[in-house]
Amino acid sequence: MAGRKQFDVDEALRRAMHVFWRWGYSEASIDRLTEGTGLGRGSLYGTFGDKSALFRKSLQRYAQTYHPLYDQALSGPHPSPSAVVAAYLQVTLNRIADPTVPDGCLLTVSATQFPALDADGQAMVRAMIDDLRAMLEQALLAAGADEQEAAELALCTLATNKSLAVLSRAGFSSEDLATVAAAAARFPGRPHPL
Amino acid sequence: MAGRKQFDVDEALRRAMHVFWRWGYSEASIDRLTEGTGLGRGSLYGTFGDKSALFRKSLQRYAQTYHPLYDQALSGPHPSPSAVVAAYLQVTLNRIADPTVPDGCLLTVSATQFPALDADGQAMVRAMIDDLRAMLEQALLAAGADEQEAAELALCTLATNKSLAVLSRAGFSSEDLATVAAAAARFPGRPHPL
DNA sequence: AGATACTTGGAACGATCAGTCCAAGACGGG
DNA sequence: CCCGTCTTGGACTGATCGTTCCAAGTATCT
Repeated sequence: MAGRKQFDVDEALRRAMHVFWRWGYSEASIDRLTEGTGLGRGSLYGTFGDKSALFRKSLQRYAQTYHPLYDQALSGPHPSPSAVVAAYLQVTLNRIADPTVPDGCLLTVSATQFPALDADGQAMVRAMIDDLRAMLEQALLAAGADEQEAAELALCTLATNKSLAVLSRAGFSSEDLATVAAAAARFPGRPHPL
Repeated sequence: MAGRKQFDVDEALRRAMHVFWRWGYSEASIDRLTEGTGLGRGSLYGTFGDKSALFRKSLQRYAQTYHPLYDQALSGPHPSPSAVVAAYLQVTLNRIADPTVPDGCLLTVSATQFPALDADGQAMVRAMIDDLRAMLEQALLAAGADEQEAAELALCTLATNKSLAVLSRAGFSSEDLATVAAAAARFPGRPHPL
């Protein structure tokens, strides 16, 4: 019953992340977190600190899990900015289609709950969004977009990402989500080579 | 101190709506609602019923306030589908720029908190979003879009609307929001007459 | 084996939650 | 002027919130 840790810390964090993801910070009560992770209160607090700290570690865990996927999708040589956008949004669609994780996206859910977060939480959410934006911008530049185009397109792709999350939370079909993503990758821009 | 109602019911509802809008359903405690409206608990419950009922009435009040603005923006004769999209999103940008109302949009905040809402609340949020979608589709058809184009564009414009709300909540600048809106109105579609 | 360090589940705390209730008071009708 | 009706603010309830604490128990080290 005790002695050395009886659970996998990382797996527990993954489950806590899912609780925040599904319920949002406010509705992610300690009871839901203990139930979701299978840990007792003592173990939760002893391992992760208070709720705010656990939330921040869940955000970290989220980035650790999904940013590499975005990175990989963005890294491949892309024939056009449009291809970059399509690859990025495909990662989002895949995550949303994954039945083992909650709807939407932890960052979007957290962003809409900004007033409920403390200063540290807000700063971290904002930094993670900015990070994605910068990753997108770099990849778009590498795909041949000029500076202005890259900046605008990165912002719009991020916006589409957020909208997919909201629509998913509201129960829109995966067909609708795919339509939105496809349209976002079919922007006018300058006429691209192919 | 009592006798006949000492407050304006509609104004109180407007303020309650702002509390739900800013804080989201979960964080909109009865204390915050009484403070925000200036009403005592007795008056709040006596006039509007419990929290869930007050939330639904706030949603109604929201539609009552903003749907006419969307209606008006969509009604004018528009030279192209693109003009419809631009007019619609301008209403959203104007609302977000209004310093007297909270950031984002009540529907988007509520949609991301779906698991925290009861069945009635969820259904009402979903119905209001569907309503906006239908309004957009009608206006796009009237502006000369074919059926498929109208359906897709209505969905994408709705998506952009949601993304503007999320980005606004996350603290993005109004310039960034305007950029996203402008890009959404500059879609490829079929080459339009002008 | 004994001592120490650590983990664990649950009890307990004060604060806050949504919701109910009521005495006090103010209006309108007779 | 007086009675009945309605409104109001605040006290109150039971549940739940986040957090702390601890006795009981187990593994590791000497």
